[in-house]
Amino acid sequence: MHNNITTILKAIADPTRREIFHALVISATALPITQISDQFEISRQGITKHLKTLENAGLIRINTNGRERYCYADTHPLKEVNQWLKTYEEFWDDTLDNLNTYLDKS
Amino acid sequence: MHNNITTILKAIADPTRREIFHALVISATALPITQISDQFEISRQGITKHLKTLENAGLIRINTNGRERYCYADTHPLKEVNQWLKTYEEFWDDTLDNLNTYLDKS
DNA sequence: CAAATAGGCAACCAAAAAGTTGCTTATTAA
DNA sequence: TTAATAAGCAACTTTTTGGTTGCCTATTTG
Repeated sequence: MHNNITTILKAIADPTRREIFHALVISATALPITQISDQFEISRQGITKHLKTLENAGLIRINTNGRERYCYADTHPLKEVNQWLKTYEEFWDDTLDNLNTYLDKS
Repeated sequence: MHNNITTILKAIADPTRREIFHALVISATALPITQISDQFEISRQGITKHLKTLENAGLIRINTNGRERYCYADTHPLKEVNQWLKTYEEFWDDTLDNLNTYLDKS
């Protein structure tokens, strides 16, 4: 589990992984892999790879129970993304002003 | 300029691109491409490719002036990322609780 | 116990991404 | 007006990514 910002961003940059993550977040219970892959068109192995990427980013945890592996979301790593975003938050409302200032000057 | 969430996330998922973006945000003035690429080890062409990716995500704008092309950051697309994040904000503080609930049950 | 189920592992494939080099063109400066 | 500078374009290479298939193992269940 790296948990660095690049790993997290790369994990959520893929739409399928965001879908998987979302499904796990809104699901009240943890879900075994097959039950997750049933919701998607791609193969179980494809889903497993995505799950591994998400797990590596710390966005999901997997708990083995017998022959089943239950997955559940962990939203904590998103805090790191939020922190990164916050650095630029102050610019959100005035970037365009700066832009105009620049255009006026040129 | 797509400006959809996947395009934006993929753009910021690369550490070099985040560095370029950061350099442009904190720079008071717009910077021509050569001046940007001077700050990095990779070739100017490599930088140009990254700039194109950032521009495509709407994170930078490029203004041609004579033989120079001035780049400046636009943080607005980050709002979209922030909105995506917000969906999960409510879970940030209690994901671990849910996790524990699950573990207790099993 | 036999059959079904859940999932892992590994090899493979195609497309995309990250980067390079070489060459060309336009603009500016000496 | 020649030389230098800024940058684009295109071709190419390597690595990563997203996905597949086939087969094997472990755990359940009838």
